[in-house]
Amino acid sequence: MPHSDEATAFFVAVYEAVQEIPYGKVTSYGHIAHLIGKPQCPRQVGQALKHLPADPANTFHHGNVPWQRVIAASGVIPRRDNPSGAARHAQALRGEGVVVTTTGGGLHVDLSGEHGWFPNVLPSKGGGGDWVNEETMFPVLF
DNA sequence: GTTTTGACTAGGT
DNA sequence: CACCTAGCCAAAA
Repeated sequence: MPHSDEATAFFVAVYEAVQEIPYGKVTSYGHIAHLIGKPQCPRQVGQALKHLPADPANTFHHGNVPWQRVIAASGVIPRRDNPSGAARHAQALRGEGVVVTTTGGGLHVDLSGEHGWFPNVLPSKGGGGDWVNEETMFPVLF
């Protein structure tokens, strides 16, 4: 739990944005950051998800916020210091049909298939395309 | 109280 | 291609 109202608002914004990610798709921390008007705070997006409550009594919790659909812009599942957490993360994604490969102990999502980025194309690093513009869906942003 | 860390990313060397 | 830096800001130490 955040220690200020502003932080709380930020957390809520993150959770709401994450809820918009469709089943079987993934997006990046940076994308969420853009959506909530803080394009330079992808780390804080990670903070918010890290502190997402597991207790269903909360407005936002593991049950209604698909935190696992958020990964690094490179397609890598971060969790540097917590391999088991990353494994759970990967497993949850596989359950949605997302292809996750384990290369040398590092987990990363296969973005080439239909279970790639949301929106359809994301950073050049991942899909090799342009960001969607206002026509498609999200106003964007990179 | 202060300092360090971290579920990041873009841009530069 | 690998590595480094700046920016961001809440948590944890």
